[in-house]
Amino acid sequence: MDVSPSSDFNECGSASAKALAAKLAALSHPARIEILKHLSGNRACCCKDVVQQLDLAQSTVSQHLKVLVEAGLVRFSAERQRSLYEIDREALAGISASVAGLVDTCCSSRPA
Amino acid sequence: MDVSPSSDFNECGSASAKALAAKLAALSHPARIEILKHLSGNRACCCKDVVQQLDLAQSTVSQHLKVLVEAGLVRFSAERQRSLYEIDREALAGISASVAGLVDTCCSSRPA
DNA sequence: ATCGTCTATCGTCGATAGACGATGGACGTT
DNA sequence: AACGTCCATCGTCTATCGACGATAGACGAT
Repeated sequence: MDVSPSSDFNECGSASAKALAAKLAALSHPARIEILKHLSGNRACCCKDVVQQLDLAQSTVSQHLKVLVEAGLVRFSAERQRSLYEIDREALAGISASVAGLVDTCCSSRPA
Repeated sequence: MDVSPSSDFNECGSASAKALAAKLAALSHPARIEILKHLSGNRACCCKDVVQQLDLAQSTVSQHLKVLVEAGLVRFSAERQRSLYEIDREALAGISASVAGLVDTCCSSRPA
């Protein structure tokens, strides 16, 4: 689901605000940012891989991954016994565009 | 506070991750996004103005504004009895750049 | 001086986030 | 079959968020 970069920011759009806020919330945790950076460097990572990188409990990492998946920033695929997580670059780019759109709106609707 | 688009995302960089996460956290609430959009349409707004727009209690709006100010996204200046809040477009642009940098890093460090 | 307005802060409350350990299921290996 | 590995989920705990009403301070107006 794409948040169009510069269309529906015009109206009040509590809906779009909520959608963007939800995605930003998923990004607004240092561990999840680190996870994304780690995922970006590898084709697909299993949970344990991320755990070894982050110095957090496995259950904690699993939850962070779940948050990222539910926000649509990371794709999930179950392999045999492993779970593979892969970064969704398009979704990430969509967020970047949404933020840029918001900033754009805020800068262009300058009053004077 | 620039997060260089492609330098310190290589190392673990928990510091930059925390800084970005903090700013995104300020953005990750629908009411605060709405406040930003409202502020962008006016030169400077007082608290009551935002209250009338948002259908939230005055104390709640005041707290949201405080969050935005502390995150550096909104500038604060005390007038006589009013408090004037003005959007900080540069800071907002900085966040946009940071997010773009993160996404860029995630897309460029593509493995294969 | 008194009243009304605007605002920040305090105190409270419920809900949620974030962390962990423990557990159990699925699967590969021996 | 028995064990080890990987993982998601559950339960728990603490801390924080988000909302509100109430309050008090600052100021203008009367």
